[in-house]
This record gives sequence, C-alpha cells and structure tokens, in this order.
Amino acid sequence: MGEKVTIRDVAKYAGVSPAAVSYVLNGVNKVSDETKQRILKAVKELNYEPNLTAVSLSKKKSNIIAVMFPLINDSLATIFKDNHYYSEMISGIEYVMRKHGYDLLISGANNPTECMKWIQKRNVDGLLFLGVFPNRLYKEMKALSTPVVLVDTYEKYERDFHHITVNDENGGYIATKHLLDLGHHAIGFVAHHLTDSPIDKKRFSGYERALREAGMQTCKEHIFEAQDSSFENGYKLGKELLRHPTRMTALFASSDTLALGIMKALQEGGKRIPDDYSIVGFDDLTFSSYSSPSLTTVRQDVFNKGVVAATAIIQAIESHATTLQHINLSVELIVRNSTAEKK
Amino acid sequence: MGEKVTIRDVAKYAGVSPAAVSYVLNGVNKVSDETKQRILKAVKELNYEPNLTAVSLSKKKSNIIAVMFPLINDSLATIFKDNHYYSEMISGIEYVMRKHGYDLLISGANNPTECMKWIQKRNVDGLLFLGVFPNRLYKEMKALSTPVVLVDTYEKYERDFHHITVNDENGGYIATKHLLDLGHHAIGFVAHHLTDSPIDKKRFSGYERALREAGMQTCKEHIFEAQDSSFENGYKLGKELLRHPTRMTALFASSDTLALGIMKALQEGGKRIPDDYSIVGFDDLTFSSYSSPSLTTVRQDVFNKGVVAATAIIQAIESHATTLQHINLSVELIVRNSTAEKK
DNA sequence: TTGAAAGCGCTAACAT
DNA sequence: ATGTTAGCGCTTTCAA
Repeated sequence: MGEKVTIRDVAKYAGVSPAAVSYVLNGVNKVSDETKQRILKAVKELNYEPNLTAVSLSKKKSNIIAVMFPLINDSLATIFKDNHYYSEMISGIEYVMRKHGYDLLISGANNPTECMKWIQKRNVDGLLFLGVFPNRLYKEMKALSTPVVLVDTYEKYERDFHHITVNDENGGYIATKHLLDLGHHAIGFVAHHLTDSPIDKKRFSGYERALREAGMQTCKEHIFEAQDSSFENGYKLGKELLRHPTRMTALFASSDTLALGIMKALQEGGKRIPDDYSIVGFDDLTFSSYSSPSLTTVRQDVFNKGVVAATAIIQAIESHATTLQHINLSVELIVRNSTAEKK
Repeated sequence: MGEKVTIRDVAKYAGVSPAAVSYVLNGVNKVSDETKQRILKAVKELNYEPNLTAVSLSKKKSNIIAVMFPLINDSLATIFKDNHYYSEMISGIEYVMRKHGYDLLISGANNPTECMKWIQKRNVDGLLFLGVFPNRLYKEMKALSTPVVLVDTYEKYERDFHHITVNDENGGYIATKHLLDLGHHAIGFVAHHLTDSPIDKKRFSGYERALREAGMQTCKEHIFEAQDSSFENGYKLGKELLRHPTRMTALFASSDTLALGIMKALQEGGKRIPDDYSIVGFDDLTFSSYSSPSLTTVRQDVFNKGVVAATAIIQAIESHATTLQHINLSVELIVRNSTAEKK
C-alpha cells in the first residue's frame, strides 16, 4: 500500500516526461497518439492515481464542496435530528456531486470569522448553505470569491448569492385554501419563527392571502410560534392549545414535525384528528404518511431540492458566469387523513 | 479576497524565514521567545491562515475523515431518507471531529475498487463505515493502511478493523422478555435481513434466548424479513399480516421505522395497538415517541454512538497504536404505549 | 536559535 | 510534439 506511484514513475515507465503524462490525464491535446497510448498503458499497469492534494495545490481547485449547517448548541444535533428534511436533501446533493467528481464536506457554522477562515484554509470550491444563519454570516460571505448557493433563504440576499427556494407562499396558500374549502373558518397558523424566518413569512402570507380571498381576516390569537421545527415544540404547543379553549377547528403548521408533535399532544388530550381538529403540515417527510392519522401536507421534493442545489453550485463553479441563479421549486398539496370537513 | 497571504509574507513581515514561522505555528521549540512573539504578531496582523492543502501535501496528512455509506440504487437515498438513525449519528461524529480539527467528508461506496482509489487519491486520514457493505469491500479494505472504524458490523471483521457496536443480543432479549412478561406467547420477530445482517442475527439470538428461558421454542411462522429498514416495507409486512390470520399477539421489530410501518398497516386494518398487538421497536428515534400510540422500543444512544465512533477513529489516527478497539455500547428498554398485557 | 534549500506530487508556461 | 523547469504553500533536514 505504501508504495505510492507518482506521475514521475509513470513518466519513467513510459519513457516520457511528467508533463506529457499530465497532459494526457488532463486531456490537453499536445501529445501524439502514439505516446498517448504508451502513457495510458503505463498508467494502467502501474495502477496510477493522481494525488488530489497535489492537484489541488497546483490547480488551486480542490473539487470539494462544503455543505454548511447552522450550529445549535454547538452541534448539528437539533437540526439534523429533528428534521429529517436535511438528510433527504443531502442524499440529493451527494448524488450529483459524486457524478461530477466533487466531494462533499459537511460542517457546522456559526461564527462568521471562523467560517471564513475555514473556507479559505480548506480551499473549498463552493459552498451550500442549508437553513438560516445569523445575519452577520451572510454579510461576511459577500466578500468571498467562492461561489455560494443558499437554500431556503429569501430576498434579502437575492442580489448577493445564488439561491434555491420552494414556492412557500403558494404552499401556505393551498394549505389554507384546502382548509377553507373544507368549511373551516378559524384556522390557526403555526410558525417556527415568524420574525426571523423568511420561509415562515412566505408561508404566512400565503395563509393570509387565502383568508383574504375568502373575505376573512387573520386573527392574532390564531398565530403561534414554536421557536424551532422539532416534534417537541410542536408537542408543547399542542399541550398549550389544550389548556386554552379556542374556536379553532383547523391548524396549518409550517413543518411536518411540528404538525405531528401538535397532533400527538392533541390526541393525548382526548381530541380526535381530524374530527376535532384538521391539521396540515409542510414538507411531506417520509414518515408523515405513516402517522395515525396520516398527515395532509404541502409536499416539496426534498431530494430533488438537493439535486438542484448541487447542480447550481457546480455550474457556478465551472461556468464562471456572473449571473446569479434563483430557482424556485413548486410544491403540491397531498391530502391524507388529518383533514376533514368541518362538522 | 484574492490576496492570499502566505507563510512567506508572514516571514518577510516579521523579518524571519518561512521556516521560523512554520516552527512557531507547529509548536516546534526552536525559536527564541522574542522572535516567536514577533512572528505571532505578524500572523495576527496579516490575518494569516495556513493553506491546508499545502500542509496536507507536505505532511501527508489531510485532517479529513471520510464517512462511507453503502450505496443503494446508486444513491444514499434509502438509507438516509428512511433511517433517521444515520443523521443522528452524523451529528455526533461532526461534533467530535470539529472539536479535533478534522473535517468530515461524506461519500457513498459500493464498488470496492473505486472506493480504494478514492481513498488514496483523497488522502483521507481515516474512514468510518456506517452500515453493512458488500463482503468484497471489507476484504479489500484490509490492505489499506488507513485506519478504519466499522459501525454495526460483527465478529467476522473483528480481527481486521476497529468497531463500534451496541449490545444487540441484549436488546433482542429485553424486548422479548418484556413481551413475555406481559403474558404474550406467540411473539413475532421482524428482521431486515436475517441472513445478511449480523445485527439482526444478534437481535434474533436475544429473542431466542428469552423464549428459551421461558421454556418456549422459536417458531418459523413467527419470523419475518422486511428486506430493509423502511417504513414502507414495514407497512407492506403489516398488510401481509392482516391477510394471514395468526395467533401472534405481539411483534418485535428490528427497527423503529419497521415497527411504525407495521403499526400503521395493522391500524388501517382495524387492529388496535396495543390491544390486539403489542409492538416493540429498536433504536428509539426521535419520532418514535410521537407516534400514536407511542412506541415501546430498545433505545440506543445514536448521537453518542457517533461520538464514540469519531473518537475511536481519531485516536486510531493519532496514536498509531496497533491494538484494535472494539466498543460495545449498551441499550435500554423504553416502555411506552405500544405494548400492553395480553388480554 | 536561525535560515537555506530540498522536497511533497502535480501543473503549466516556456523552450526546444 | 515533447521535455524542462519553475512554481503551488508548507514542512523539515541540514548546515551555519
């Protein structure tokens, strides 16, 4: 194993210069067909594999793309653990990267300075930011010459980065419309963070639009914030709901995990879903169809989102085009058993 | 941004040689305190960050650890998507690696040759194999000088690699014992793959042991294979169960996802959990406590498993010790609402 | 204690 | 078409 064969070995073996080998390997058309064959043969026989570290140093290109997650309590734990969502997306990202010869580095980021340093040191070719980071981070990022693709972030940064989003406004709209069509009037909206999260804002405006079209107004008492997208906070919120009688008969939650947590608490409190409450989630995670009752939700194709994000960053890296990409993916309503006509 | 400051710039600025700077940065005690301070000052003022690619090339150490997943249908999809389990573990791994200055590369592997090549090319310092891979892969891996830590693989490779496991046999035992204690006699066992999966075999022997101690025999009709750990296959199996009347009153499934899928199918078929069937899962994923009913399961601390695995690989890399580590983590039974006394 | 210089393995400008 | 050579940025041996 230790006997690493270098480009020099190949060159010697083929009776040519290292440069010639490099040319052949990099598709530089400077070598006669005859020697080319000889070189290729040597490569094969010696089982030569170029050392990517050396290539990186020389080309100043690492073929590594980093996927950054916000850090919570100094670890990816919460985000990763409670939100399936990201693993599905990473699958999509990995798939594309592997096909294109890039490797995928996973890292948490919170401190902008640390993050910037790390990017420089590691020499990554591109960055994918999944989720929402502290504002300062984005600001510093702008100074970066490395291409950045943002996933799930809004207008604020449109001018500075590529980004991939889904049609959250429409998602909020169709979810709410569905509930209205079922005859519900008092419909709650459960956000993660209404103030911090651009995504939630969008979903909320879809919710508002649907109500408005139905001639209704949003009502303060029907808006809730869970702080994050965990089951647990959904559950807590559900318990809270049980304590305060309300005229609501339906809820639209900004994520499936939240919706499922709420549903659980409500059920434990003796409420029946969908008889007492209709519930709609957002995302359509795998297990949302396996809950009891199965969850009506706004589906986004998360694997595909990963594919699109990875494709975008690779394109940004390889094309040197200066135009920013802004891709907005569509969503669709999946009606299952957590929603029903208002009694 | 482009103006990358190199070690030479620092040296010049401090009026010393690049070597001196390198010494200081690497804690080599060869520099007078006076110059050391001068160098440190220069580093700070120029905001110097060593280029890790160059360091890698020079030191022949990348400070990158790769986490390998088996590829299914050419993507991580299934494994990642349907099994939450891995995301929780990655959180643990990332946490430790970041603390120790390693970066985490994620990659799928199936073809052993490709995999080996990739490892060499990328110059990774260590490998973490999550899950079960084709036999050929392990065989080739042995030739590798790079340290490898296996997670969830058994005896077969004990002599060749470090590995982290949980006490699966005991898990199978306590799950079954719990069911027996509740008065169940006909207890089904649902495996992923009984033949291929060393984990399932262990869990199965725990199951057998409990039965044996209770003076019972395992019964062929009570053993099932789901093929993988997806909800979906659990669901299918549940549907199957509905079609074939059985005297079973309890089921122990080798993963939570499987258990939840089965539960769903059974519920849809009008069966009541735990009244008609008691169900026990394995893993204790976050959402297992949020199902209806919440799932009784064998808990393993997956985040911690990641922490332990990462710690082991780093130790293997840095200590050059030749003794193989074999760490077996404990499990515990979490009794929730999917199990009850036999009526 | 300090520094010059020879690598690490590859690429690319330049010369032949 | 092919080879020479000077980097890429850092480490480390060796000499001063």
